[in-house]
Amino acid sequence: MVESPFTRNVRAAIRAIPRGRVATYAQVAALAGNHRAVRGVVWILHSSSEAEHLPWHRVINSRGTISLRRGSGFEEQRRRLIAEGVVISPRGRIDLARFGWERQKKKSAAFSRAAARFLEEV
DNA sequence: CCTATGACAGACA
DNA sequence: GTGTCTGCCATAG
Repeated sequence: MVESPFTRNVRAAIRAIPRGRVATYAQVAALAGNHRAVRGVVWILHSSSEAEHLPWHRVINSRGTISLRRGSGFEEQRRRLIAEGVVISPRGRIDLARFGWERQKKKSAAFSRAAARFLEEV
């Protein structure tokens, strides 16, 4: 199968998430060039995170929680994140303000520049 | 072309 | 906080 630019960008974006930080699906989609392709990101993670050796555990949902279900990767993702120093509350929440990649609640000029730079490299 | 799937996001009651 | 609904998209068959 031919890798679409989007797929490549998504994988690159995921690989670019710093250790000890997390990114949301939406954030990855945005970096990949299409902020609305969240479902596409989901599909890619679901289908090839393993084969591509992606740091998939650094991708969580916008609520700051792990989307995987218990028994289906949840434990492993939590374990990996904790191993990287990410703090997860007893209720399973991760403070995006502290561990989110480019911690920001809105768009920042810095983030936009980073995204642009990123897309050029890919 | 059409339908189903998938680890979502955001708005709203 | 919860539950529901809609929007959106890449990919596979």
